Formats: sequence, C-alpha cells, structure tokens
Amino acid sequence: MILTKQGRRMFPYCRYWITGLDATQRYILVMDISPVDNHRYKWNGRWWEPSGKAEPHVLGRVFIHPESPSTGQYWMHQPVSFYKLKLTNNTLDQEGHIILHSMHRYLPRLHLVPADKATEVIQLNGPDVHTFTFPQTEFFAVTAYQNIQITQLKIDYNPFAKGFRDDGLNSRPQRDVKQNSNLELEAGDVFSAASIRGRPAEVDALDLHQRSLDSSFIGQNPSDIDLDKESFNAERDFLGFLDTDLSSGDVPKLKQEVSERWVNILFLAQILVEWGVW
DNA sequence: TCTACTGCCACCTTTGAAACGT
DNA sequence: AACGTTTCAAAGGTGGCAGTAG
Repeated sequence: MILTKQGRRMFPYCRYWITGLDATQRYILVMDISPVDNHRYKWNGRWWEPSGKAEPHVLGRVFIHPESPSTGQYWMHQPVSFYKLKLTNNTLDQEGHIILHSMHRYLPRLHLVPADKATEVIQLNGPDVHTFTFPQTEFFAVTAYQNIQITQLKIDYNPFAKGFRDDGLNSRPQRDVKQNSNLELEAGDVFSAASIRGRPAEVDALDLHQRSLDSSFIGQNPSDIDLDKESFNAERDFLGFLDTDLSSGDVPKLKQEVSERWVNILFLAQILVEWGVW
C-alpha cells in the first residue's frame, strides 16, 4: 500500500460480509492496522527481506466506519466497505488518518463493538469487542512502488488509475516494457502455475478479469444493490476490495465456507504469491 | 553513491449543481 | 410546478517522474 503525507486510500480496500449479528443490537465497526512483526523490510528485487528493527508503531489511530453505530440488521444487509480509510506516513497528521511506517509489514483488523457498551473512548480490547484479522489482507507499506507487477495490477484494476493503462495517453513508456520483458515471462509462468491448480490452461488476464466480474455480485440480488448506497459498478468493485466473510452465532466466529467470490480473491492472492509479492 | 521520500503533474472518476426537457 | 435527464465544472484519486534528503 502506498503512503503519502496527505493520506492515500487503500487499494484493494477491505470489504466485509457480516452475518450472525443480533439484528436489533447496535454496533460500531472499527478498523485499525497493526504491525505484523518487529522488522523493517527492504525489497531486494524479488522478495521482501528484513532490514533492521521496526519503527515504533503509532498507536491510537483507528478508522470508525462512518455509518456507525448501526443495527446488526443494517450491517448484515450489505457488504461493509472501508474504502474511505486513508493511510499516511506523516506522524504529525491532523486529519485522523492511520499512521504507518514505510517499508513495514501490516495487517488490518476489524473490531465489532456493541454500541451500548461503547463509551467516549472505545476500548478495542474490551470483553465485548470481537476482533477479526485475515492473513490474506497483510500488506507492506511503501512510499513508492517497489515491484512493477504490483504497480501494473493497481493500474489495471483501480478505476482512478485508468489514465496509466496501456491504452491510455499517459501509459508507461514502451522502453519500460522492453526493460522488463523478463516480467512478461514471469507473468506467463503465473498463469501456467494457475492452470496446475485446476484452472484451464487457456486462462489469460482478460479471462480472469471477466470471471471475476461475473462473480462480483454473486449472492447479491438487485434489491441488495439498490440498497447499497455505496454500490459500485462491477469493474470498480473488481479487486477494489479484499472481500471477507464474517459470521457469528452468539459469539462471532469465522465463517468456514468460502464463496465463489472469495475463491476469486484467493486465486488472485495466489497469483501475487506466485509473483513473490505477497 | 544509493535508496527512500516528496512535490508536482497529467489523466481519470466521482459528485453535485445548473440547465434543460417533459 | 414538479420531476427526470443531461451537461459541466470542481474536487479528489491515481501513478510517473524528477529533484531532494539522509
């Protein structure tokens, strides 16, 4: 994820499906981001490797979902998006963005706080607060991209970066493509590796894109979409989020089953792993 | 000298107000 | 007058790149 002084949105952002809440109970949804370990990292051209001790983490910065507090019924009737969350490396930030350090490794955390238990200071480690983390959402914070494949992935799927696509006027100069011709081979390897895992050998980027578009709204009927004021078109939604299911009974717990949509995200995560960037 | 960071830029999407048509 | 659609400009988000700092 890119950090800037004025704050930069996460992309892909986190979006959660929540079920099993008490429909009438009001909840506050809070997201924060915690360091995964105590290392600073560097990119050696192929993978991230530890490079010294981590900077002290800036505590106390969280993102409270703007629609909090809302009832369990409200949170469950649509996916909950955190696309407005912004990251910064400015330790003097006054905007309330989440402060992270560049070249460090982080994991987003979702906290479910019963509203009637909430005081002016939300205690995220309180007994009634349920915290969820998903290893798939781990990321490295940087101020400039280290890996051209991640850059290209974001350009391809972030609608705000459309101007940098190959068919755009501001596309990456051809010389870069030539310089990185070895990356094309690696990308080919990725899809070969994908086919080994049960995907058809003919799968290509376009196909992958289409498959994901097709499944972007699986399980979401038209009324769901109408109800979702933050609903986006399929292209914007594709890869625009790290989509995650939560489920709960009396006590929330992780949903074991995975939807086809989630499989898509996992598949893409797998690609990034193949690339050596996750 | 090298690496990470910063500020500015062009290009894009989103959003909301104004203009227009029914 | 009320409502719906279209247009347009401003705001905001994006990565690239050159310069700067350590």
